Amino acid sequence: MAKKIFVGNLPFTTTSEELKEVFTAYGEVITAKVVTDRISGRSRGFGFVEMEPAAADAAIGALNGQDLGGRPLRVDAAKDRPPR
DNA sequence: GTTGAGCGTT
Repeated sequence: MAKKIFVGNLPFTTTSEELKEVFTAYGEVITAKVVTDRISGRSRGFGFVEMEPAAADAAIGALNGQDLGGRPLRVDAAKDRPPR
C-alpha cells in the first residue's frame, strides 16, 4: 500500500488531473483525487494523493509550503479516513 | 456569480 498525502489550500479551480500532474512530477502517483463538497457539489479546495513512500516524501518536501495559484500550498501526510 | 479551515468515496 502506498502513502497517502493530504493536499490543501489549493484554488477552487484545481481538479484531480491538475493534482496528479503536479505530484507525478515528483514520483509515481497511484491515485490523485480532489475532494468536492457532496452537499453542495462544489470543490472544497483540498484533495488527496497516494504515492510510494519515497515519492510521497519527495513530493511533500517539494510542494509543502510552495506557492500554487498565488497561495501557499499545504501538503502533509494524510490520515486514514478519520471519523468526523 | 460567491468562499478559505481542513482529512476523502467506492
